[in-house]
Amino acid sequence: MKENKTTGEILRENREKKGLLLRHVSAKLDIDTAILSKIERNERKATKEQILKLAKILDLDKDNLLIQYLSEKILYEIKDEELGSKALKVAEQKMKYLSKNKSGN
Amino acid sequence: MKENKTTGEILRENREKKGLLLRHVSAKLDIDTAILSKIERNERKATKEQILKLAKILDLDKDNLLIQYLSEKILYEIKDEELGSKALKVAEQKMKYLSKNKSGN
DNA sequence: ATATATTTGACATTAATTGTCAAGTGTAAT
DNA sequence: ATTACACTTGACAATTAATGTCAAATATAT
Repeated sequence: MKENKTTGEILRENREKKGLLLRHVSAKLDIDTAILSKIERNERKATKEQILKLAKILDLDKDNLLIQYLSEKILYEIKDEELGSKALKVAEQKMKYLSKNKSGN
Repeated sequence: MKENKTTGEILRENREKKGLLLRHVSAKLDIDTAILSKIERNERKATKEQILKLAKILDLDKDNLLIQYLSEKILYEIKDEELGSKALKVAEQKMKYLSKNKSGN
């Protein structure tokens, strides 16, 4: 069993599980099939709106899919950076710091 | 003592410590003073190239400044997202997974 | 008041993202 | 082997976001 699926893989698997064609889903998203095809093969990134619509269309948990999607966006940001891993850790530290002092100042 | 400085704050403090004017530094970066002013006040993001040049100009540790800068880019990506914190954690998990299987497959 | 440094905002330029379209490939069924 | 259908590919167009200039507005100090 594969432990780490990409957003694209999740979308394709679930579309096929529902017996839907690219044509059907892309129509609901109001985009060309070409783009959806590319999204499913991780050749293009979806927009947040598309992810939300896809969650509905494919009956996927909205939050999970969004987290999946956002985490890929983050990784995309540092994919060519040697220091990416360290930057990620620092980002988490800052995040914690920010949520600690979350009173309006 | 402030524990969590922004990139902008670091840049301004160190420019002033060296007695340099926006004019001097922005000339070396080959941009208008207006942009550098905005970068120092976190109104604009610098480019990676600018960060590297600034590290040299201001005698700052390149890696530290870059990590600082990248971590802000990451946070910027999720700043308006409720699920941002979770996405960050997932991103780190994926990062670990990727570095585990880093042989060419 | 003058001079200098910085800031602000309107706008231009450039680069990245998102999209369309038409032709191509793969597969299955006549 | 040709038709039919789903999907893929790549060249290009449209849109949006990032980066920049410039000139005028604000400090700040002399």
